[in-house]
Amino acid sequence: MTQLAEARGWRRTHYCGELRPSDEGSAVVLMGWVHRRRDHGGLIFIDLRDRSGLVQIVFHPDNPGAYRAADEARSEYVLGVAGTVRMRPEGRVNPNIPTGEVEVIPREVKILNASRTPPFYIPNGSDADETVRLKYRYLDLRRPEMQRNIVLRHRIVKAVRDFFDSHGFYEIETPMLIRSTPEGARDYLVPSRVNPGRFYALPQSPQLFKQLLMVAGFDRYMQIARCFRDEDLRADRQPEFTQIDVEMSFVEPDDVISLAEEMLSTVFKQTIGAELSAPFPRLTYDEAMLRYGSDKPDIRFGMEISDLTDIVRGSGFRVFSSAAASGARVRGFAVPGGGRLGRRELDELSAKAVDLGAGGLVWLAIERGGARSPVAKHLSVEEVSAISACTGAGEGDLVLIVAAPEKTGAAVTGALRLDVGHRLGLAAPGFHFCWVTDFPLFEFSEEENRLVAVHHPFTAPADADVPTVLDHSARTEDLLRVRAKAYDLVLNGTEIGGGSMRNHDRRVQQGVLRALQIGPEEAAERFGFLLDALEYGAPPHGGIAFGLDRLLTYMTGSSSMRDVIAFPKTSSAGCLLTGAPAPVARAQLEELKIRTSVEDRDAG
RNA sequence: GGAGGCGUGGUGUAGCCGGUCAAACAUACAUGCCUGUCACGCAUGAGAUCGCGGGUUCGAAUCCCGUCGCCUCCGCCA
Repeated sequence: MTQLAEARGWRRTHYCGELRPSDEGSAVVLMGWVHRRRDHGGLIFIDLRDRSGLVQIVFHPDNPGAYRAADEARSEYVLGVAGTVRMRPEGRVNPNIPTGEVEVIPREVKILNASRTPPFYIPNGSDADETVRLKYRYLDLRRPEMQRNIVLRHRIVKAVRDFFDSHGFYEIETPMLIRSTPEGARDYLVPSRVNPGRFYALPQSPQLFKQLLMVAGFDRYMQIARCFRDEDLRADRQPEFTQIDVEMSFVEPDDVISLAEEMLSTVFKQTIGAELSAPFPRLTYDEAMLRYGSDKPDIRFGMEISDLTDIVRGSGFRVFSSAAASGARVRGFAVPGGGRLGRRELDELSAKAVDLGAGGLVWLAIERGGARSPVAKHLSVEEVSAISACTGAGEGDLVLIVAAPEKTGAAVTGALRLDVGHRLGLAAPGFHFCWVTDFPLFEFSEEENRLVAVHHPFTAPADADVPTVLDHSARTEDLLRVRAKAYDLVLNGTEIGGGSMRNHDRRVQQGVLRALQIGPEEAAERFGFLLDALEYGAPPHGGIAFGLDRLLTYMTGSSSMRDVIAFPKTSSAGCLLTGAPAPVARAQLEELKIRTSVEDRDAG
């Protein structure tokens, strides 16, 4: 039975991973975990690990007390080691670790705690199934790789705060127990005991509060803000996530955009040493949809989409000509070297196109003096060469073409472009940012049979479109043409930030709400406080929010967002470590005056 | 709400077109040997009724149905 020691009287002098030849001869006291133990019988090596790294401790039988402790120690035991740093003997240096030139000869060793055999071996724990890693998250987080991510997260957040602080921003906390917000994602609800039958919502973002802070005159606000959205998860989505939330008064979109570029450049440089080439390219929403078939274009590879409708308008190939005649679009792009794609891959791409709503997929393998294609005989030589010229396809390339209504066509070509890009490994390494601007303010929701906000209901329309928004008799098709002063930031094809100018004029805000068919009563009921605030000297203002977790996934090179969050949730929004969400005692529900409609068999 | 994948000693995998499979390999673990290793080495050993429930069959890890968990995708995510 292990006799556990107390660390009393011992003061740690160094972190394990910091010891260097310059420490030779120093008396040190280390505290750490047994990373690996190599027992040569008569000589035992232990790699002692703490958050800084590893150092080798050499136990010699000459020191029976220390040797006995080393003999007894096992993986993940917690040891205190008092000893002396010395240079490793000639030829025993380990160049693979930073402390490889030195080792510690212990004078005295204390076993501060024993450990059960861990469910997975920490030194190569990433091999373990993620379910096991999440259940024993505190062990998973011991792994150097995870520690690196979490520490980098700290450094990045610190760099972000420092940046904004030095630019005159105040970090101001906003409430977590708020009113349920209009529109948007589902809210997480919190019952009020004091007000039975009433509920708080957890914030989907601090949107309204940061606007109120502008009305209050703080001028520049930022917050590392936790946000909650009760929607189904994805690889890059957690039910609770963190935003770098920013709002500024008396600015235009360009001010926010250039500040964001400066912030990211600074933070990337300071934390991971990456040089970003700001300013980032900008595309309008319409350009992005046309050239990339997406509002979050992945610009790491070319293969830009071209509109071929006019080329094939008079084509003998009925699929194309009738599509053109009916107002649909014919769009395609060239796949460099795509001529080598096999029949099976082309079939998969076709299936995908159909899956996404296209009637089919036309492919042309460009060859000397023509094209190989299932529909080659329907296309004239002139058409083929015009298509090649327009898409930039040359010999050996493949052209993929989809004929479909505008929206479907963009979505399908966009998805195919990404698929092929990944298939052929075309993505350039590095961080490729771009801005997407001039989003529509509204889009039509088939489901709700009304206009909904593309960004959120407080987004300001473009100056030129303000009259349309103010016009009580504006038609839906006019409103759909209204542009927003909104912008998204995209990194390697992932949306990592977005923002807008807000409505500071109550009339404009009311016009937007009217277009969204949110009546004055409902508006007053749900966020009248904001409308009121707009009447007391609200300054022109706008801002942006960045998805910190997504940003970190890229900055750490992680394959999963869960690897940059200390305690993440699973794709069914559960916590495998704590078992949340869990049933609660009946008494708790009674206190809240809540009755559930599901069988609460687990409730106590 | 829908689709797909996965689930076998502590961990990672193999087996999975039914029976010589009371399940193999690696690693971790235990014991012993080993005084310069650093993924130490060598030897020996313990450890899984194959997620759970039901069904088909003479016989199920293997086939079928259901269910639970995890992962990915569509819908959804202003």
